[in-house]
Amino acid sequence: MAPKIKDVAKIAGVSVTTVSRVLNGEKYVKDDLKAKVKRVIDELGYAPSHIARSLVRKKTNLIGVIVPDLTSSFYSTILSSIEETASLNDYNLLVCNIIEDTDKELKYLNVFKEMRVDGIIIMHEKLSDDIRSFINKLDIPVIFSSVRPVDHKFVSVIIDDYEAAYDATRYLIELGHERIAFIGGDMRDITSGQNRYVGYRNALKDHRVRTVNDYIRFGDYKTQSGYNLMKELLACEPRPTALFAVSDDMAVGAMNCIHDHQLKVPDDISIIGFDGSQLTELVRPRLSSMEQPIQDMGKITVDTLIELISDPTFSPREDLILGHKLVVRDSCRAYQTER
Amino acid sequence: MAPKIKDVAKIAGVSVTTVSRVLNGEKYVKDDLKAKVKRVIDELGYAPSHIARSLVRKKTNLIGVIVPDLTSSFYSTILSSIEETASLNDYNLLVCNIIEDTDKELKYLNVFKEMRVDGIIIMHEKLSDDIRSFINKLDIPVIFSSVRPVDHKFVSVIIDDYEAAYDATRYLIELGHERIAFIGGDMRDITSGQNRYVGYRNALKDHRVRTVNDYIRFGDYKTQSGYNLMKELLACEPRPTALFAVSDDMAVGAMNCIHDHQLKVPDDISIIGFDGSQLTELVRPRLSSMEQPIQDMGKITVDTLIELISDPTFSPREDLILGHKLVVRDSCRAYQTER
DNA sequence: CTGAAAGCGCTAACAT
DNA sequence: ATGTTAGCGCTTTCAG
Repeated sequence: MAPKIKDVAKIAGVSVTTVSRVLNGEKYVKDDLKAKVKRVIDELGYAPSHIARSLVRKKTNLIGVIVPDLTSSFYSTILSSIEETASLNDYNLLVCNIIEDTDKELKYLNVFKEMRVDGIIIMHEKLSDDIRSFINKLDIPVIFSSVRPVDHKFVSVIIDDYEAAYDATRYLIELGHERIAFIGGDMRDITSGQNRYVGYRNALKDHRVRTVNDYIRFGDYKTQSGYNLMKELLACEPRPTALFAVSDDMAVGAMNCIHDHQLKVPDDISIIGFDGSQLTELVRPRLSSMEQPIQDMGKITVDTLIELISDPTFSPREDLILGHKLVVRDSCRAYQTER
Repeated sequence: MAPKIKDVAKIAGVSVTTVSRVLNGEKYVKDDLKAKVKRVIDELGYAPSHIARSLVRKKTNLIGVIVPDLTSSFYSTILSSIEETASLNDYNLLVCNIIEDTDKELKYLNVFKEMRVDGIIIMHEKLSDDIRSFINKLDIPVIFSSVRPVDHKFVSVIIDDYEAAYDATRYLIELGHERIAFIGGDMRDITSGQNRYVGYRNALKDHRVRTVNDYIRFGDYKTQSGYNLMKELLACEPRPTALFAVSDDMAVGAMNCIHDHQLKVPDDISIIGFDGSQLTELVRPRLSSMEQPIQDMGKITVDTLIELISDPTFSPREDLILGHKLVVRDSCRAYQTER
């Protein structure tokens, strides 16, 4: 068995308290004793049990994270940023990958509760009633990152999805496009579903661009869905000349569909994506995108959560709205009217 | 504070032992008592402390995972598979993202030790001496996934990288190519560095294809590196007509470079990647690749680790070698000799 | 079938 | 400056 504090104490010829003191860097320990204890610790390869510590300190330094899809470029990047920030602050991550699996999510939330994690980060907004009520009666700080569920009593770190979608659409309009299609997400999602859709619609309306219902399709943010919806869009008469897709993944799916139909981006169809994931630089033409500050989002999420943890009275109550930014690459071009 | 077992016992009018018994599903508890206890548990929203449990059971159900890069398509996919399998077996994941940061890795390994994780999964092979000696004297089961470090005393779940690279190169040769370039990884890596390189060389040699040193470049498995190395290769006279890149990321970087130089894949240059990551289907032309069984790899890694955990005498001693598979897509074509 | 009591490995008063 | 001791919340003998 692994050595315990008692073993160290006995061999060093001191009390466990003294060992505990050097472990926790307290003063009040004579240098020679401290040195001796440290030597014994090294010799034994002793590492204090975080378990036992947590039990008495009532603090685990664990953060539970619920990710909708680890393999998505957007989520893996934000998770990476979360991990980095957490690690810098001596927190460790317990990660749970949810693929549209409410039962698993509930199970994991329960694990988080049993584990007495210090805080929880959730990155999806399609909360079932069970989950909603579970986290509402949980006395662990919860924070939402990149999404804001309805009737939330928790803080969210997000961008203004409405504005961002509006700006993305306006960009296409300013490029001269008049047949602008939309590939959306799940309308049950407020943040990334409804807000982005309404932003698109209002941009069209405000600039007197005709809204064509046939040009509006909904999917699930994934590449395959973007591909399929684009196929439908290509069947429209007349074909749209531009597309706003609410995720880079979908935009890439759409690009591929266009490619597979012997058409060209941006010559035949301009495309703007959303998220600013790594994908934008990986595809050709490189994808213009409405970027979320993914790195900042992860960092701010963790920083805020840690404040929440250390000071339960601290409560931003307000969501943290970060700025979005249009990054122009090569997937859009100005539209020349045909007559 | 969260309710404890004592609270439940008091309210239910039984002893903590009884509560513990219903918690752990033991028999020998009268149905009415069991029902009463369960009711109280529900009312209180009581969840047993995993911390306290771990302390007495000496089992945390935690697996520590060290990933080289969460944002890479390959690693996020294998991590996703690991997570799924772990979750199915009631294990939870503590993840650590290492970006070429040995200090952070050592720190995390130490956290794993303090946390008394039941097992550790490592997914990179560039072990520093510190790390090597640390894990050697650790009495926690360690398993390597997708890599096999030198002088390992641990089990690795891998493919035969030499054979896979050989087969990939042979495919290009059989397509009629005679100027076949190689973009490799780090030669300090045995698995993905040396083995793949030697596989490439031997395939050329066995088939009497000339080896051109100028056609051989090394980088770091990432897209950018593939891009840069391809740029160098394009400057060669004569230009290679085919390329074997040891990661899909690098292959995509190379594809993009070729695209940016107004050349075409596969018409001007054929490319085969390695890994079989999601990227292969995301790019155009779709990337042919020597695929690793990523899903299986994750699953088998966890299954084996769990065996290791539950039966310390169990020791496959042998590495687990999984099969590789060439998946042909659209990035290679037969080479017509020019004369 | 149920309960009392002894730890699991550590920290934190409280003494000295 | 150092040691004694009482828990932290649970499981697990051992009695009954």
